[in-house]
Amino acid sequence: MSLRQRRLGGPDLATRDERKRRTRRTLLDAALALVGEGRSFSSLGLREVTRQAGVVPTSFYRHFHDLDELGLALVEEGGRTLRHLLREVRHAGLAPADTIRRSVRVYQEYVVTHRLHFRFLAGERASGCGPVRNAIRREVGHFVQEMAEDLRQLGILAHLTTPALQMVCGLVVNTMLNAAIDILDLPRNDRHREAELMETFLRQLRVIFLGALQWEERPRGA
Amino acid sequence: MSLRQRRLGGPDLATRDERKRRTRRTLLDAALALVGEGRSFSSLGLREVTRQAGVVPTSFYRHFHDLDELGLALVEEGGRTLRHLLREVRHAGLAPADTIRRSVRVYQEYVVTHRLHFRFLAGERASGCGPVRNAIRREVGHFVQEMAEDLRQLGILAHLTTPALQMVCGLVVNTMLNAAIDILDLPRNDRHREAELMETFLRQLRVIFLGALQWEERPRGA
DNA sequence: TGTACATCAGTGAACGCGCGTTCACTGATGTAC
DNA sequence: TGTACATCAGTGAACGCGCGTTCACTGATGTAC
Repeated sequence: MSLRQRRLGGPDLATRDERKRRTRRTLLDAALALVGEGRSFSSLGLREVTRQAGVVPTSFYRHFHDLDELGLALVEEGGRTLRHLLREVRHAGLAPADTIRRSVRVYQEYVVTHRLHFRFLAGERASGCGPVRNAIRREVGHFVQEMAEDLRQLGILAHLTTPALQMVCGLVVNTMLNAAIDILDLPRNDRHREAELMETFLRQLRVIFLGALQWEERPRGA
Repeated sequence: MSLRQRRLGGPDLATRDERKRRTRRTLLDAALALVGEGRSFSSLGLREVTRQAGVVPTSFYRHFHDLDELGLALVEEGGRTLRHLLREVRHAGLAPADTIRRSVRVYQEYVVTHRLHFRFLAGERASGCGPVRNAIRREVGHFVQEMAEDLRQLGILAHLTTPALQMVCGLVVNTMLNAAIDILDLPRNDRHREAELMETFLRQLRVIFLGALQWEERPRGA
């Protein structure tokens, strides 16, 4: 039986590698699902995750050495999500006017469609185990960095020095993540409260940009 | 033996109530200490806390029904810490000029001396169990509210409507808590990095205040 | 192509361990007289 | 004040349970010839 024939046979006849990859995904999704139910990742147990995934506990070890390693894989995925978000915003073809509002709309959509990843990142950022927390800090740092480069390239806040621009982007990203926490904590489908929170988020970003436009460098220590 | 005589006898001859209060405190401190070691509160166990406190596990039930209840007590304490912080800032006798820098100095001191409470609040804010997370959200909300009232009374940002002022204070408080997370995650006594982070924090607050000074209300939906 | 062997993802039994909780207890502290 | 009884914070043994991890296994998939 050729490879091609096996593949055409449908998902149950996938290669061993594909099956393995799929189980791994199931484990990752199981952890995310538990986090989505309000559990904090750092309190999850290995058996709990495998139970949710529908595999036997020992199967876990074929994919990860321990839960921390699974956590790091989730951080990596979360980072990828953030990078896609930036690309999406870039492709939105930012007009100088109403830039923020547009980006916010893209962000809102992203937070909702990638709800679990955002919840995981926002939750473990401050309370996970050391390795996971550091990995998240690193991903968020990259995100800030890339956002600063994007703004630079678009000529937005062009009067800022690079460190000042990074400082402002850090503020923006923290504000984004805080907004995500609040939004994800709403009872599902409370569109009204959600719109309210997004409006507040939008206004906060406007305050930040207004301030950044006014920013002038002061001599150190002044 | 009179009450007075017993009290004079020293701590070991304290009243039963005092002893009980003290054990309760020991349990709270034990939980905080574990959080301080990098553990997330929601992953702590009852036996772990009592072990750290140096009491037998069953003793726990004389003080709390379960760990969530202990968590809520910690939130309450954390809220009190925040309220004291505001009072301290108020008493600093804010001059209009350099207001932010002064407040930041008070805040820095507070974060360091109340390190464990801040770590607990910042950590569980996004990832704790439902009740604890909600309680923290409530305390932080009160803090924002009181800060807005203080600014109003001091005539700072007087041109803002009350909702706008609250929105700005929310931004300030989130920025405060994010700064606290970063500072508390530093290896102890890295004064250089700490000063650097505080400087960034200070600049971010300046951006926010610059923006708030420029803020004008737009008609809804514009 | 067909065959014989190797690989290895997932299984299921078993382990020792720490967990949260129950219970009856002890003995110092508190109270009533 | 002194005495006799009540209270109750903290103890220690015991429980059933789910945990993380080990191990030998199975049988479908992959590979070499």
